[in-house]
Amino acid sequence: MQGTEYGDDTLKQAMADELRQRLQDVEAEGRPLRVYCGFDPRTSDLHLGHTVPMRKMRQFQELGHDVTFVIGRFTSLVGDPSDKDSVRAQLNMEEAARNAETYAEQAFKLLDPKRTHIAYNDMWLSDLNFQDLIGLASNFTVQQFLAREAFRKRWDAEDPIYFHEFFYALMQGYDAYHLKTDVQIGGSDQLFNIVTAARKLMEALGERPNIAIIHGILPGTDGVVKMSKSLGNHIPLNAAPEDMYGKVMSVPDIAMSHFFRLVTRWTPNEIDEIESGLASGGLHPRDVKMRLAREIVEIFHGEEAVEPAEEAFIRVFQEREEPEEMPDFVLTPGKTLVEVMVDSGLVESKSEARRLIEQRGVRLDGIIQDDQDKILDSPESQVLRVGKRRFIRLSPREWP
RNA sequence: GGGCGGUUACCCAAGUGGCCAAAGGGGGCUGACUGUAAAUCAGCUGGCAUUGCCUUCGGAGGUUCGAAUCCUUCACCGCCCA
Repeated sequence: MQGTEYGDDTLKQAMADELRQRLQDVEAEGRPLRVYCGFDPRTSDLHLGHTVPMRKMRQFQELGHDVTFVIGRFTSLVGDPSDKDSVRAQLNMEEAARNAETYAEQAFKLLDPKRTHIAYNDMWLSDLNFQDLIGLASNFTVQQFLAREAFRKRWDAEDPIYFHEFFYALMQGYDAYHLKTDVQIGGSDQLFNIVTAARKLMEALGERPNIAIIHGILPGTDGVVKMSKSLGNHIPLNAAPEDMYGKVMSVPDIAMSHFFRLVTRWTPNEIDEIESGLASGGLHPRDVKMRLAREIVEIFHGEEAVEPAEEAFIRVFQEREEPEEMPDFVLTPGKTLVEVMVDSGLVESKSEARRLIEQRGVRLDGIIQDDQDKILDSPESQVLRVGKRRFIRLSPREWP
């Protein structure tokens, strides 16, 4: 139960007890635990936040249990309202299916492909009819839903709450029932979906309720809000090593400990040691964060990717030098600095380009530019830099 | 179905005839500083043009010299009543 976060000791104890009992029971039956977690393909990318339950799944896998990675092709149509403060746009089946295409592949960065079942919940959810739905819904009261914080806030703010949003929890609960799971993993925002909806539904339908393993929520690169692609604070699993390293470095110091606990392979002892080092000033936060960035890059890209990623970071952000690689842009003769910035896609409009020049954020071969209308006609290749991290290599039309 | 209130820029939110490209906050961007792309502080944040013009305040019409602000109508949302 290490690294879990129930927010309620009674519940935690109950779950621990049930898990212990269930382990004995399945052993007697001569089968492994059936463990599951669902992932909705709301977008095409899995990110670090998704890996938190995946790590738990991996641990169960290593203990020989049966792990199912459910791709919520059906649930994603509605979208989980749990942590949202407004209705979510509905996806259509095509979008969900497209997003789901590489989900399993991305998941195998962490899960053992040979020991993972992949299941799509439209396989069973799309078969339910209206009568089934009535049966499921009759297990719950409206008050139970309205008591949830996300809905409560919207109710109090007189914001719309749509009827279909209530179905999400029922669908997730039905997944657990259909799969006859013993253990369901989810973040603390899933407490209602798992503990209230899934367990109750399973019981009502004649199954033993599954045990909830609830983990903490990983914040995004802003350090505050839950990591999510729609908020733009995510670190995608398929981010290039240097990018992943840099994104980890941009996490505020105060949020680092969440990352230690939720995404690294470090033991509780190691983490304690690091944290006391930080608290006493014995360890430098930057060095610790670099260690964290190395660890994360190594997990997803392998050991050999770590050094180059770190070097690129040091070069560009600590030593303020140019990166080794940057996009090329071929100059058209007679264009001004502002025009080149727009044409090359470095900025979106001429106004923005002018603003940046006025703010002394534009450099050509390291020299701050102040003439917006300067004609760029150097016969040599030059590096145009905007702000700290936008670089482009300008080359003359005829490349020798 | 009826009554009332609402729809403003990326998000939240002021503005109720000209001084509004539109307060404030968030976010984003730039700079300074630094211990990092952390923290802090400052500036910028519709577009084109170098001092003027164009587009924007749910949609469409209208009133007016002039509207985000008034009127009509349509759409959507909330509250109350049925």
